[in-house]
Amino acid sequence: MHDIVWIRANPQAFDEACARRGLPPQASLILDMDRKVRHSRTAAQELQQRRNELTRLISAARRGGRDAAAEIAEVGNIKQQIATLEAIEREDSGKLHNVLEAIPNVVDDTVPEGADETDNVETHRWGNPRNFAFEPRDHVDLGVILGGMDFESAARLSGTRFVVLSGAMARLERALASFMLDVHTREFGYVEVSGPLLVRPETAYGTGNLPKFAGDLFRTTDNRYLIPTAEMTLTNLVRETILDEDTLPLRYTALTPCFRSEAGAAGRDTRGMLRQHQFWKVELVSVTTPEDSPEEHRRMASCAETVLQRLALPYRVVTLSTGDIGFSARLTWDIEVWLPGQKKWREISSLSNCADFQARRMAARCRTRDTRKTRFVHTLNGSGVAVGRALIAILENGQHEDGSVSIPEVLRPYMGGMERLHPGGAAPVDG
RNA sequence: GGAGAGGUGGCCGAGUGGUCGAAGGCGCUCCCCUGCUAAGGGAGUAUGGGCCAAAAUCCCAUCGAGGGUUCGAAUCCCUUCCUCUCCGCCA
Repeated sequence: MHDIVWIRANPQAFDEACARRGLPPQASLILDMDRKVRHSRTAAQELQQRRNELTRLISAARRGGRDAAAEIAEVGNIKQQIATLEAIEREDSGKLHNVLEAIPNVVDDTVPEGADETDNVETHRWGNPRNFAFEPRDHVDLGVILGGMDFESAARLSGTRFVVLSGAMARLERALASFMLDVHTREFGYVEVSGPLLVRPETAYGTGNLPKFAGDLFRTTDNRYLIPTAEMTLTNLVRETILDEDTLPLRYTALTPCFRSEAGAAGRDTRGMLRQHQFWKVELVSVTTPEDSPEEHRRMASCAETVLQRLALPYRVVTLSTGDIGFSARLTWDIEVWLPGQKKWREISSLSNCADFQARRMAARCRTRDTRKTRFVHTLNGSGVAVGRALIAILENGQHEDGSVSIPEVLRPYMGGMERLHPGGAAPVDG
């Protein structure tokens, strides 16, 4: 949500920001609407003032035993006018609101211009993709060899874009999640949260998923939404609150399933468990002051990178271009892990600074002790990281010619000491 | 699912039609006194918006939300959301 006061003061800057998002200039249109709203609002308020005066006169007259017929008649008139003006104001401000809430966040100066993901700019890499002496398999083939990865059963149960993991494969998924949570809570100070997976429409609105992207979400019959990411739950923890700045930053992490309809993704990544309707993810959310959010963003990125480094998974970090960055984000870095089976870098974490964009939608504010003035907080979110995709990466990067897979050392304590997944050995689990 | 109770400022808690944006208490901030591991006195302490070049000791709105009755509503009526209690059901 954009700040109308800021647009009033900086209409040309607003149009430039829209242009970077590929949107037509609309500041003058918006300001026209804004003027209309304020015109009827001011007029209505002046009448309300008069009405309040008359009410006081009537009250005094009653007490004094005097007649107040004239005042009562005037109020009757004014009431009608107020109702009319308020109806106009409501309609106009509704229209203005509809326009404002559909405009994406202003992007940061460092966001590269671009039409789509091919224009994202790589900033750095870590690790080196392995040189395989054999043709590396993808995770689907490895799943067949190892066992414990069953797309047929999942299709029978639920349809496409689901998977059933079992045995050591299921345990590996859980090990990954536990490992990530332990890193973020013990080493980086994130507070672990276990919260609802079903949320109200207002909550989805707060993070910017509604109303524009309703099609990406699963809605329940009682008009709730399955969360597409724990960002929704964690970020909204501060909705409609005024936080003392001394308590910032707030850092939350959660392991949750994520549900995505993948509308519009038909035909994309149909093979394997790369793009599912349901997957596990460890999410990181920070709430900070405007001053601190850029540094918090870097910190959050290093938290996510640490996970991949400990898992010895090669990755690169890219800055999303104006054509690829999400609706609510001001600046997004994606971490892309190397998948030997695809010979591609694939997103495994997305780290966004949303600045005050979500905070406005949620009415999440903060205040310093001295100034007493409120302002909107900055919210940041990032995957720390996607568990399903991490599982894929481990299988593909850790594979051997016979199809067995080395388990990263940091996960072995979570796997009962198991060092390798052996062909046919993934199910049933041992240890 | 059935029956009942309730939602007031950071917190507690008054207030059942008329200077109520809201008594009182707690907490917090500042000042004074005292003087030391206590206490006392005073002042201040909601949010959003409008107007304005800007601001205000100017104006409007807000007592869960929305609508209604009334000259006037925190107070009455309706709807809705939420919380709590009991019963039922249940991981």
